[in-house]
Amino acid sequence: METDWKSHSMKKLDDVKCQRVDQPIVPGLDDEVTEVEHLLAEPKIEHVSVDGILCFGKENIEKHLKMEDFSCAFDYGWKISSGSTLTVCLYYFTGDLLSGLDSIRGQGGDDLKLEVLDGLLDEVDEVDDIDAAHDLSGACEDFLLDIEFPEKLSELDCGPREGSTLCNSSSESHSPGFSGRSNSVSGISESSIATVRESNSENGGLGKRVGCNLRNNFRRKHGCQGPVMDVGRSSIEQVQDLDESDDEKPLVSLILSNQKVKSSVKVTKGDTLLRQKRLRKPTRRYIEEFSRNSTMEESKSHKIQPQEEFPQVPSESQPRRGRPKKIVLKSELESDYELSASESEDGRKRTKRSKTACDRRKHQKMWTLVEVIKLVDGIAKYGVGRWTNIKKLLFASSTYRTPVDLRDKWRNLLRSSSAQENNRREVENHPKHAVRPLPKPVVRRIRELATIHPYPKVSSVDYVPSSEQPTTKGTPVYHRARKLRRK
DNA sequence: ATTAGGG
DNA sequence: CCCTAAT
Repeated sequence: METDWKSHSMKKLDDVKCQRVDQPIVPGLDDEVTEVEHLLAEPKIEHVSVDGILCFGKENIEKHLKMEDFSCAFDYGWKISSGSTLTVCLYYFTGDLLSGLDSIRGQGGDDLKLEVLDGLLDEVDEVDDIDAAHDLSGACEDFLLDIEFPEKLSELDCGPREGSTLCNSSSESHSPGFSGRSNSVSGISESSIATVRESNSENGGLGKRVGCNLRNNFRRKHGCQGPVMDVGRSSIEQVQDLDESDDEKPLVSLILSNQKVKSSVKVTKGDTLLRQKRLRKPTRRYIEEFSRNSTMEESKSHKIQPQEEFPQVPSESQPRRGRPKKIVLKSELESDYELSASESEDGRKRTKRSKTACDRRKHQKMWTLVEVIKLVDGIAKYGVGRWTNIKKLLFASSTYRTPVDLRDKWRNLLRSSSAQENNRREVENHPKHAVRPLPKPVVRRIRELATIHPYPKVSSVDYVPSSEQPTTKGTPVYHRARKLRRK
């Protein structure tokens, strides 16, 4: 199992290596930093920057490819490497726009710990704040309208700092290297911003596609066809493979529509387009805030929702499970419960609730791969059931993710992992069913922990029907003698 | 206050 | 995710 995974990775590695012929392999963090600094120092020199970029991307990937021995770090490596590549490429287009972001992501490299990433991401609570914070110039705002879906997708994934930095810089255009060519930049900066913002999201699919588009533009402009194209692609594909992209199709369709819009904007720069979309922004936010469907945005909103992620709209239109019973209890209970009850039952009366700024959606915080891995690590360290500890120590920065959430997630992970284990090869051949949210290494860890800690449904039975235990393969058989509790 | 379990 | 019962 693991050997398969490794050999597969090795093959990919070889492919990548073959494609990079010109540049010597210079692994090491120092080189990477140097490259970054180099970029920062001379952003205006086109060719140098380009080489630097290409070099940077390749080295980055190269470096991370070497991490394949570490099952988990490997995943991060892919993720981060692709992110850095994209980011650096973008840097070239946007001048010093992204310097802050670069220093974070680029220098991070291997050292970029999950905590940093998550901490970065965690700083955002409200998506709407992002939009509100941006006073954008026409083009920027226009495009942002179209990429609002990634924000929705992973609300926590778009750091406000990066976002605001980006847009402020662009509007002020205080980038030294590009002031002279505002024309050529303007067309691209849209894509750049979009890519950056999306690359921050855990869904690699978005930034990926846009990034490719970006590279295409790049090549068209400079007649440069570097290996970075292929390198970036393969790494990105890996990311896609590893990332928990439960929602391939919606993303793709969204991206397609985005590209269309982008090109049209670039070519025509029609005011009609801009105005149309500018009008749509409040509409969409209105939708988000009041959880309603609007005719124009309906299709997009639906696409946005990954799958099980249509939190409030359906929950209010439909009673949602057996909740109505609660009404009876509500009268007897405290105001606390009254609030939650009114939320779930009565969508019209939500004036009280919507007023509160901290009305952050308790519903649906997408679990990212990073979070999942952190959770698994925490369980491995502190044990199953110590969810308060794990929460405090590993998810301290996340206001959401209560201990209960962690437990629920773990429960789901167990389920999905076992399911994934059972299906395996059959599904792999059919990309149609490519619902493989979890990277194999992670699944492996989950399964290991699952065998050790038989969390869900601790049957008081000493021996279990063999079919019940999915993974008794190479691993020593653990008798589930643990956690015999009540009943 | 935390956890397990069910919906 | 939400809620409840049991510790």
